[in-house]
Amino acid sequence: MTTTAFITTPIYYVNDRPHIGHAYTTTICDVWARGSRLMGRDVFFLTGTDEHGSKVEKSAAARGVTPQQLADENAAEFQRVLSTFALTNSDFIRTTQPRHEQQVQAMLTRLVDSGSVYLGTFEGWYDEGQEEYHTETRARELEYKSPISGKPLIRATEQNYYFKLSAFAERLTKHFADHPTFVRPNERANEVLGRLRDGLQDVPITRTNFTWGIAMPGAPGHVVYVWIDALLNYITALGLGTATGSDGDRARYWPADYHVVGKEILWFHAVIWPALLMALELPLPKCVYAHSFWIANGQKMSKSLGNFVDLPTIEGFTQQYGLDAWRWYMATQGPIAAADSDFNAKHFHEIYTYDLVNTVGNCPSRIGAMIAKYFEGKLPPDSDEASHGGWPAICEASVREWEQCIASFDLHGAARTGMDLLRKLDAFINDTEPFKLAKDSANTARLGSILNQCAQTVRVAGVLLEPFMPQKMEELARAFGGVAATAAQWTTRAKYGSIAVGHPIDKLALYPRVERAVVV
RNA sequence: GGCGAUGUAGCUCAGUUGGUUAGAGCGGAGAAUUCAUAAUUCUUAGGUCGACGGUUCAAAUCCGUCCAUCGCCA
Repeated sequence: MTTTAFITTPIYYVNDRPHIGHAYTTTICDVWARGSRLMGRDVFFLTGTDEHGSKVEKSAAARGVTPQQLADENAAEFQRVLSTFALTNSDFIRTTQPRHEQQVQAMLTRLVDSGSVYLGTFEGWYDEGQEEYHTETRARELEYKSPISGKPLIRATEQNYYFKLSAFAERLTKHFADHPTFVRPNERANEVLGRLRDGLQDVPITRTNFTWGIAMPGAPGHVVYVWIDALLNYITALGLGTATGSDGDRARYWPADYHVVGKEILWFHAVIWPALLMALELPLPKCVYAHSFWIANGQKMSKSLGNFVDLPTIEGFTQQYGLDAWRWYMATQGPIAAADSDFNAKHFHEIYTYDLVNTVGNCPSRIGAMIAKYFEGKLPPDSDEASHGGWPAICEASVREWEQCIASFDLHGAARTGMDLLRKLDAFINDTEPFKLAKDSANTARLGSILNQCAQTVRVAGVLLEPFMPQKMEELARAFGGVAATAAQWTTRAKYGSIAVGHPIDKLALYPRVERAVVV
């Protein structure tokens, strides 16, 4: 495995307000970034905002502010989300930043020079609200009305710069064949392959009907289409479009390990983006991961229904259950696979109670309580020097599995690995019944061994759960071995048995039971 | 409309190349137990496997049609 790692969220459109979808994508990327860092990888985690386009221009005009003012305001809102959720992004790129604009222009010049971009004329049916054209057949099907807004399509003619997407069809198909995990999950890859078989047409990459965007170099009046502008953020953030080809030494992070996106923007990331990279002669990302959507209480979230799980709603949950509980729910119950996930308060509460209170909270609590009660809160020795009850091997296997899961972006799997370790511990305690052994002092050695093994193992489980619940697992680490250990190397941290005999063990209640508010 | 995906117990989902009485976890119900945050353990639910038709000795698992939901249609 390479030591550098690069993961990206899409850049979020400033015309939207942040909601659960944005929080979800960013949170799962954060879990991966934290997990990868834990393993010792040099991680760059990128997110940011997409700020150009006619929608922003129009919204700003409607509110009587400049597009830049609108962008500044909403970009600040998205940045607030990052701090609210303790997300550990390495950079926050905005497409209106000079560093981005300059590189986009430089790269477009390269594309023109290489012959991948040409000037052509286009006439078609334009949907103003969606900023997109429809083919003649499609327009007829739609009865010449926007499928989204219902407003009439406009007959428009534009002289545009085109990207020769068609020229890359073969190479793309071959890339998909050679890299079966290039698009994940697999269902989504099939979707893209199906469309690839239908053939590719060149795509316009500039517009002339608005001005809020990056100027096409050497072509007055032409503005770079917002999608092209946005996709390039993944490499402008690293400085790949600068004269030196890197911003500091950030070039080492390319190609990306994961572009994590919502399924609605897969085509751009799985086809247009790789083709652009091919044209720029840059390596392709290793994986485009398209997750699905959250729905709310069984219903699709939409502006018309006004049922977005928005920031205030999310903050209600984090206040009641804590930030780590929110992260846990996002990472373990979210729509990371091909199906959508339903967000509802009852389910959230059940997951909180079962996973966090009854397992993550309770398991360390009972271990700490027994060490306090039977050994004055000091870790007793393990007389089973040979096998330590088999726990070192179990921990080792869990750690290896966890590493695999993180590397392959199987966050559900990684979470399960840590949780299973705790469940095994609970079962071990139930089987060996240390609380009964404690009734006869003749059993002290055996009792101490069991509790030592429990404490050592619970510490390892805590490390595995750390990317999901960083705050609570720091408390756990402090109670079981000392917080200083959190600075150690991965191999040290993940290794069984690092708590010294006699070290104080604190009893703690990580997740308080929460009475469920009366919510539907 | 086209392409693709999904539809299994209240909820979330497993179900290999078709084969005994269709499974797990959660929730619900009952019992046991106490080291622990009313925790934990055991037992339990009887779901036309979206609908209809077909292939087969045999289909949730193959084929066809339809319905619902979701994504994409650059």
